[in-house]
Amino acid sequence: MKRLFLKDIAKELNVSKTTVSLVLNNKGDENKISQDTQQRILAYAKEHNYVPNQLARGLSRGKSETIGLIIPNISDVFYARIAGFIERQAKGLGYTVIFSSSYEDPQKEGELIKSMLDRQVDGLIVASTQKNQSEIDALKNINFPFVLIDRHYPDRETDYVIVDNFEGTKKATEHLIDQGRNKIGFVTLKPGLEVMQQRLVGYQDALINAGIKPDKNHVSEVSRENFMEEMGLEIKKLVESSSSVDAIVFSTHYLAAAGLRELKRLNVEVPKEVAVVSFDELNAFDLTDPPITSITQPASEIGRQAVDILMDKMEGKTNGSIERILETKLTIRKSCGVA
Amino acid sequence: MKRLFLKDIAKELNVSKTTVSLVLNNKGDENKISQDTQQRILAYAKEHNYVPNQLARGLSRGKSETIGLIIPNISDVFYARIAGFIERQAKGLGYTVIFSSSYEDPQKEGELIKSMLDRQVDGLIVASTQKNQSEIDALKNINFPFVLIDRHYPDRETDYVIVDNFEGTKKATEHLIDQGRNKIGFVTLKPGLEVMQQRLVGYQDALINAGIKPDKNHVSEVSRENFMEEMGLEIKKLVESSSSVDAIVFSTHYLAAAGLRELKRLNVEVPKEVAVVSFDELNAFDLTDPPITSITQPASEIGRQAVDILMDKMEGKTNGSIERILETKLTIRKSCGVA
DNA sequence: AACAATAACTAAACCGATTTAGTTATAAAG
DNA sequence: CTTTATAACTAAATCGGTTTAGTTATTGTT
Repeated sequence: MKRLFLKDIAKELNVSKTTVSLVLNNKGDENKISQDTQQRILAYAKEHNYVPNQLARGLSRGKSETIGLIIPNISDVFYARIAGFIERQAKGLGYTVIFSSSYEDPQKEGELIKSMLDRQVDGLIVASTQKNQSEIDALKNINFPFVLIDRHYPDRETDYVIVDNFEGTKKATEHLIDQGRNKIGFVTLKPGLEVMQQRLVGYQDALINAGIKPDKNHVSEVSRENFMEEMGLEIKKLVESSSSVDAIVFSTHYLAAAGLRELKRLNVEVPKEVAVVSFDELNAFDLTDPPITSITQPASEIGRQAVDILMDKMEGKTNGSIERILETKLTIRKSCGVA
Repeated sequence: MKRLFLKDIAKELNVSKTTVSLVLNNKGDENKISQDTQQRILAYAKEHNYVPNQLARGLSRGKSETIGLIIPNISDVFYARIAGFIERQAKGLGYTVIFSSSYEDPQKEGELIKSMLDRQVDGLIVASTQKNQSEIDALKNINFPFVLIDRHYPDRETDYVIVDNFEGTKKATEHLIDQGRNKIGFVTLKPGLEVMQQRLVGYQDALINAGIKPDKNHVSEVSRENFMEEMGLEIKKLVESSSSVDAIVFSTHYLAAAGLRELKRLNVEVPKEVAVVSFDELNAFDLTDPPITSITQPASEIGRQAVDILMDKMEGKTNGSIERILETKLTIRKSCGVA
């Protein structure tokens, strides 16, 4: 299995490297290379399973046919799913995906963006920490193709595919209100992500529209690093205070799972005493006790559209920005109180 | 943000490209370059955030500092978790990870292995379909560094990190027997993966050791492509036949989730009528109704050890094969019938 | 016969870095 | 004074492919 090089083919067939390269890159006709020579080259390359060194190709052409994907954490169900769809779509178009997890660290994310550029990726798909405005600006300044997913920079004109977080929690909260709930709590992450803010505002908007005054004590914030430890205290506050809640909307699936664990620990009956809704879901949310109502995101659409937009961007087929805001879907299960 | 090249530094500082390259690669001292010149170069490179073109580096050095990861499906919780640990461990050692999903297709896997080699990855970590013996042999023949995870080729001497599937299901089945279950079913995938076979044999061994004759009618096989559709019929057979089961061991987490959905649909009470154990688990198995007893695998250890072994392999620090068989852990929850 | 066009290739530069094989000035030793 | 060693660099080849800029033989036209 000695490595076969393009120059070896040239030598074997008594033609130049150039001729072999042109033929293998479908440029034989336009360069007037005879059909006989083309056929000999193609046959030899096929028979010997020749495949070019992609590093050399990338260096030579200035394109690596690689896409960089930067997400918060590949182990997170939601991002793993998106990554899978992105991989599939990109692969179908001849691109390989290099992935990296930022762990929501803006500095790390900045380094990852640089590292991807050093590897000459042809484009980037980023679910950003939203704290790298200057990195994003730098990418824009050099017209480097990228698409944001899940989170975008509202003050910047960029390509992105996100979901309507505001409408998502708004609809869910409306649903809870329709079910007769009027003391609705909201558990979210400490400020930092615009996405979480949108989810909060959507929840608040539904309350206001229903004539319910948003109560500061019904909104709990936990830190991403210690949400498990902090969840106990927050749930206790929400369900045991003088103004205790009769429903809770969680801004992420992992907060919902942690919250449900605490509710069970406190022997709070769900949904009888407190209804529960989760933004996004884990694989087995239909099997939990009770099955959890979720605001689900179209991971496959996000992934597919991000790749398609990026391809157009890389081929210079678009000018201006493409902004896609997809709808979430409220998947009703027992946790919100429906029969 | 014009791209800065090594030759630009050389020109600015009036030294040769060679000098710059040697200094930036910590070879200044051994090549007797003066401290003054070294300092000027390091300062300039740092001040201008110079980073080398990794494609050129890889081509030149014959090392790309990239690891290829081939797994069945990045969207699967178990593999996403392993991928996350692999990424973290590899990154800490200066390596970038390129991932690809084989979707259990041996032909696709063979192509992915080739594709990874074309990209000059320095090593491979593969959770193999187990049907590419010749590709594995070819890798061995050229002394290409790779580590198998999750599945290995029993007839071949390779480096691998796997769990003890046999002991996993054996212990779980023993536990069910200790709980008084004696008609224990087993739901698995149609033959193809040695891993599934080991899980089946472990289950059977526990039965035999307890003086229970394995009953062919208690073993159900579903296809990977259509397990959801097939699960209904198989569960019905297991719980409604004249020799119905009082427990079921599922050979994967997704089969367990699908099986539990069917048991619920048939109004079978778990664990009262039929106990349930799953090999591996989904994130919310502690919240399901009932919480599911699982044979869990140490994803972080698998990922970490695979990377460490691969590093040693790439650095030529080992000869012969390193075979690691890690223990599973039985996580008892309500589904197996414990109070 | 001379000139122009074209088929069918080719050599060499290029990509950006690293490695190999020198070169040169200076100092020390014989 | 001559020879040797060494500090401190350098030019060019190399990596494997692609692109640029030719070269040459043949044919057709004037």
